[in-house]
Amino acid sequence: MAKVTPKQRKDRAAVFKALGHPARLRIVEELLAGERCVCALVDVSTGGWSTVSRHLSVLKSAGVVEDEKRGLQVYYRLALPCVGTFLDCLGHGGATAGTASAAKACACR
Amino acid sequence: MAKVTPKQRKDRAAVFKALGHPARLRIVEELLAGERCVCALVDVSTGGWSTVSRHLSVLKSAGVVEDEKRGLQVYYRLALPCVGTFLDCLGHGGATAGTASAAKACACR
DNA sequence: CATCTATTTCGCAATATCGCCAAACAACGG
DNA sequence: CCGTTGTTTGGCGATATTGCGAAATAGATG
Repeated sequence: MAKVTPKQRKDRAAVFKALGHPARLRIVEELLAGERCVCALVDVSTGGWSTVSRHLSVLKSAGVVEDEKRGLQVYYRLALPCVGTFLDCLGHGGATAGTASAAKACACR
Repeated sequence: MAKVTPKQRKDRAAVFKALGHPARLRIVEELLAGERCVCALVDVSTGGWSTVSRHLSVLKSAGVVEDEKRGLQVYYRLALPCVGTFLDCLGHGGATAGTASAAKACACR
């Protein structure tokens, strides 16, 4: 399974890039607890509607989240459960950025 | 463990951002197989020395890799083993980007 | 059909990132 | 001490992202 095509790599990079933004990470954290309608996400986010909507569309086109229109509102949910696992792993130690030495010791190899 | 501070979030985002680039992802893939000296990484990468070096420094300050100077050359190694796991998870299906529907079914929850 | 609500899309200006070249460093051999 | 090899850093133009307010759209409602 070592073979990775440039296309695959670009797709994967898109996933990481999508997650590589505090605001989007915040959204994903919220989604970790279950689906949410856009309005709820706007509440926990710092930016305005248009900003949140754009972030969501980035996450969606990277395949990180899925949306479903229900009644008057749109609900978003996580499409990649493993993101939660990975975040958990990064959580252990809270280090990284400069200190590194962090999650190295975490259980989730 | 639901509490995440903005600082933590920024650190985590840095990790994702660092991985959110095809060239850097390529480097990490290579590192997955074991440590490598910069010269080896330049070989598998498309850009020139300075470019690769810059990518490495981004990865390092995000805490994704560690470096060690040994003799004349610098060796880099993965500091976050879970990255491998996560990449594996993304691999299943190779979808994402547009199609999404991918890794949803993968084992690594 | 007119309207209202929830959400997305459209320009825009500010900012950050990318990859390159040349120059700076660091450590070793002579 | 000088040159050489391996690697990082600084500056630069080109390109991509970010967040915003205004306008556009999609459904539900009256």
